[in-house]
Amino acid sequence: MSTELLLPSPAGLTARRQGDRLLLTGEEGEPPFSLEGTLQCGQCFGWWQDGEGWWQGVVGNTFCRAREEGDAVVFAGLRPGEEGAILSYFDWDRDYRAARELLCRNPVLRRAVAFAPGIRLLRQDPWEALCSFILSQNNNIPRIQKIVRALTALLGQPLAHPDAPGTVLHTFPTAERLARCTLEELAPIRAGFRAKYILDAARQVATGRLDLDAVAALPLEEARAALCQIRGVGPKVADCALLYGLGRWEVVPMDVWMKRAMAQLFPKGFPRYLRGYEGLAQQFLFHYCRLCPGALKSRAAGRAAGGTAPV
DNA sequence: CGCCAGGCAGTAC
DNA sequence: GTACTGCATGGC
Repeated sequence: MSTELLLPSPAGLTARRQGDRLLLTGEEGEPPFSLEGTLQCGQCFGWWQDGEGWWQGVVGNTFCRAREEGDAVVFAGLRPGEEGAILSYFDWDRDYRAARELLCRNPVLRRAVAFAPGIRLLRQDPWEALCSFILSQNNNIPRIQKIVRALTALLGQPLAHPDAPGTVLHTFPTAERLARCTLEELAPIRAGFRAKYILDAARQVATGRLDLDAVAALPLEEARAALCQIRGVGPKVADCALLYGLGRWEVVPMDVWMKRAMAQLFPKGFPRYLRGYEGLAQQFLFHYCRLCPGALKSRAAGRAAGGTAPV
């Protein structure tokens, strides 16, 4: 079987194409990142595991099946040319070792990183991220996943995978497709009061009144203001869209307890050495605190999670 | 039954 | 500017 080495990769990481598989390997016999940590840390809602440990989700127009095999993250059943979008989605070009070293200067962040060192920030589609986080408001993660899945099944394009006969995933519906819907047509996804919000967002994006790519390039406060003009988008949802969909790593989406966590961590504000990594720090903290309730206050929890971080 | 869920809009002061 | 409430739905 032919092997094609794909470049560029950050130091110590390798991306290889072998037939219809994409193999990503990391340093010292470790996978380059954690699929579970990355896909289940609350930044995306469209992935889940099948009965055999394969993570299934859609990147762009590609039905992806991925799992960890030894020291590699493997994507199977790819067609020619699909690996580029996948590498971009998983933020392949970025040096996460350097990022972790920065975060680990803070003792609490060091515990959060040690708890799940393989987390990456995905480069999600701007519209998909905005729409998903509108649906997230006053909602819990399992139900957000349910609604997102129902939305894609209702309005997305069906996709098959050669290794998963009988399984159909759907692309995330475009803003144009959603904008053609009525509230009544959206009833089956059970989004409740959020349905009218995603319709407003879809109409603004579809008509060009809101250009998400242009918003991504605006100064932060202008970008926030542009997003908050959408009905149902406030500061929290806007910041989630900015961080997860528009690549703005300087943003920390603040819910009530994240405010408390940040105040406890950095009472005088974010330290200068972490500038540009605020959003990544928040993601490690969010995942850590969600799976280890009380971890921020408990030294015992810190030891249980491993007091020192591999960097 | 009540409470909560990665909030926000409307309203009152 | 802050404080309060309703909102749809489902899980516990």
